[in-house]
Amino acid sequence: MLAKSDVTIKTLARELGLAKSTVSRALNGYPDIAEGTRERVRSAAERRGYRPSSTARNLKRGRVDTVGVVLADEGPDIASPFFVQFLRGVTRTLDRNGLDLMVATAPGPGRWQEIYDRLIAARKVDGFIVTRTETRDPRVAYLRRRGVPFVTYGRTQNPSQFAWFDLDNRRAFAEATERLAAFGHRRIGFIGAPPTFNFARERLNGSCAARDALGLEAEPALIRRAGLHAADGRAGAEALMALNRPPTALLCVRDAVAIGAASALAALGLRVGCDVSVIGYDDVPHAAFMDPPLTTFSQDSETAGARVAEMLFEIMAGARPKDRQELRLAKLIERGSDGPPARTPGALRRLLDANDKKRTGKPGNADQEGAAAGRSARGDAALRQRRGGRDDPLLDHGGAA
Amino acid sequence: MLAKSDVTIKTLARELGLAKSTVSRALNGYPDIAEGTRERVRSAAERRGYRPSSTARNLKRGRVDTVGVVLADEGPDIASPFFVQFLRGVTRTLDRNGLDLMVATAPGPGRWQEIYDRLIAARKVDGFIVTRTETRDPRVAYLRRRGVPFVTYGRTQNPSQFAWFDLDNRRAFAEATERLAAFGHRRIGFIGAPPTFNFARERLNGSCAARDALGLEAEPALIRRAGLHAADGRAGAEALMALNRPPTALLCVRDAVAIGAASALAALGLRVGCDVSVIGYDDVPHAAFMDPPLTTFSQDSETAGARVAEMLFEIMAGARPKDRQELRLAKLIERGSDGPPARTPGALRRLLDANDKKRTGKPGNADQEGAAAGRSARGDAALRQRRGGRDDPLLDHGGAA
DNA sequence: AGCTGCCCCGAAATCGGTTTCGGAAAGGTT
DNA sequence: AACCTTTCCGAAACCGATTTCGGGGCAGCT
Repeated sequence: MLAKSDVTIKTLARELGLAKSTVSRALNGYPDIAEGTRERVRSAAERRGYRPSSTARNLKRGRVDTVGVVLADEGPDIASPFFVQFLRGVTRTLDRNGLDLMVATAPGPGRWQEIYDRLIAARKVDGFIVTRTETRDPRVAYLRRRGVPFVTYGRTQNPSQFAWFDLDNRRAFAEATERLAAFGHRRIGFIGAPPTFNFARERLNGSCAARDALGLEAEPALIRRAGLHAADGRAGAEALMALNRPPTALLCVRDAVAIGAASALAALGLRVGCDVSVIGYDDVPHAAFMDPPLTTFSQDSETAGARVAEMLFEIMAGARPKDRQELRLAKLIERGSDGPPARTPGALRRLLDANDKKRTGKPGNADQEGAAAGRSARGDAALRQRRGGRDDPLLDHGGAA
Repeated sequence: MLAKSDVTIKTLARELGLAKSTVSRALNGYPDIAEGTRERVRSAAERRGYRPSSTARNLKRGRVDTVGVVLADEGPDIASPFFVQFLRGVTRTLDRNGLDLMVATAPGPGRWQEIYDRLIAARKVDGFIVTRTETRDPRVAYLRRRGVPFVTYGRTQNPSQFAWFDLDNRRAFAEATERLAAFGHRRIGFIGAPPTFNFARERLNGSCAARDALGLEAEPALIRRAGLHAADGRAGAEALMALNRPPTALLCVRDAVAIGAASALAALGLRVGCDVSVIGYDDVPHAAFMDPPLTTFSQDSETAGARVAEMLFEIMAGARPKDRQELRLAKLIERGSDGPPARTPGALRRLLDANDKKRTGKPGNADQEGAAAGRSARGDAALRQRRGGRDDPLLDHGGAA
């Protein structure tokens, strides 16, 4: 398609009256080429726009100067919000080191190995970046067995034998817990702890560790194992608020979950950051524009990608994987969704009951407010109705229809 | 790294007592190989896990079975939310056709051409997918000039001569405008019309066309040219609400902008979907969990990616680019952020003034509520304070501290 | 027996580079 | 003048496939 008409080393050599090998060495900085010749070759190459075919070069060299990342075949957007930034960081620093990135997708759930096999056997890549590690990630064992260089973004349960870059999720959630405790919270709920992903497990562990160290209330019911999406956050918050003694603060495994939790709290007539504190993780673009803006943790995905790429490059250049392990801290972004608890769990319970009575007692609004998740439209329509119906002195609604 | 120890066609041929060429032809389905031989070769290859080196094959074939996409060097997240899904669609269908995807990033603003040059000259890719087209996109001219196959995701101003896949942004925003008009809105604001990106231009044009066709109020001040981020939406909404006759509905170029606009409206004491309608575009995950949930348009990025990949494959197989142009409709997701106007623009103005007086009149809260964007933390802290201070009969705050 | 034609398969060229090896030319030493 | 070093470059092998070309063997026909 592109190949035939282009300028190759052979044509270039012929034009210069030199041998292919001379041209090659001149361009590649071998010392046994006279400076004059080298310059002549260089300028001719420049003029003709010659660039060696990476295909041919790779064939001889036995590597392809390409690393791969294979996307999981998953639902909508587990990895979405920052993956592009991550990729940008990766590609940018790979580029600086003369490498390229190949992206592939597993053909189906659990079928990642087919892609790895193909990419490796066809020598399409020299190494891999593995994202979203699971607690016990089979990809790590696989890649070690095959002897392919790789770096993971995120650790596994037992990360001592390979290269990884990770954020200290444990520390972050310990910090969040300490922060809430300093505000005076004694009873903290946790939403979203799917043990599959290691980052989620670490966040839960970090929170629990700090909780115990601080002597906060520990109770299995306060940990709401759920998924990673807003609907899970909503369901989780509803369940926690249905507790006899509801928590006064909610730690959410990530912002998406916090968003769902916040919407559930609002629907229950609770003010986030006042009646109930909420803390998330990710700092999605939306977080700053919530009402109140969400307190959360921010991680720089682009530099993460850059570091991962750099580590992989070093490993491909001979560094020992065990020597390339890096842990970073996420930055707490203090905003308005957390603060001192306005009331005790008991008082919170009474407030919830009062709100509930008010709601169900309202004529023309027999909505049972089912706890099911994912029926946002219906649920929030009801909420909107309620808001419109309440008497708010600040929000004075003129007269018009 | 991987190459030497692996099984090549030569070792396989030797083991079988055949010539390289025989093995090659047997595996590639040439008719001049006895069925017995073919089967013998096939099973040996299977057993040894032989897969031809794509590098070597590519060298001979003159193509690399890889397509490229180069990310723009841009700020945080213009393309973020759905890019991963798009990539998934692309890679999945490329894979089905035996192709792979290479991702690169421009090394700096406006420096996209360097990457294209490199990828083409080094024969790293056979074609390109171009995303986020601009109104007059230089990449299109470049790629046509170089004769490289490509498909764009999104059109340009003059899209007749190349292959593209696009959503009918014009139609979507016409539809949104008609919907608002049917609700009774006569005065509609538009936020976020950077003319750089073609999709933004189309959305504005679609809205204006429908507006004129319906005889709605047309006034330059109602069109708020702004960026694509939440902060732009907030600033835009503030500016529009400061108008003498503010619009009763806001059309936002995408959800991020709508989110900012909604937060601005809330800060002004307005109820979204009641006092002012808001419509976005994208259906970001968060949209359904806003209060009220955002009416918006949804597009399936994964199938978009799949279609783009398929079109590119066909073009590389010989199809004429002009025969591969495809327009899809985005789907309206009706939620709670729009509805009949509660009042006329004049009444809205009075409400705003009343709210403003109430706010500034409040003792101990001399906050001037500057209209500057990007100071979310401060602005919303003030808002939170206000909310905490108001007397709300529904939100009965028990007694505890 | 000799010729033709078909079936299979091997030899070798090829893709576009890199790298090894060796040799010619130039310069320096005794 | 003979010899030894350097310096610089050309020839050729090589990477691992694909593809062209041609030839050996065998059956069938005259």
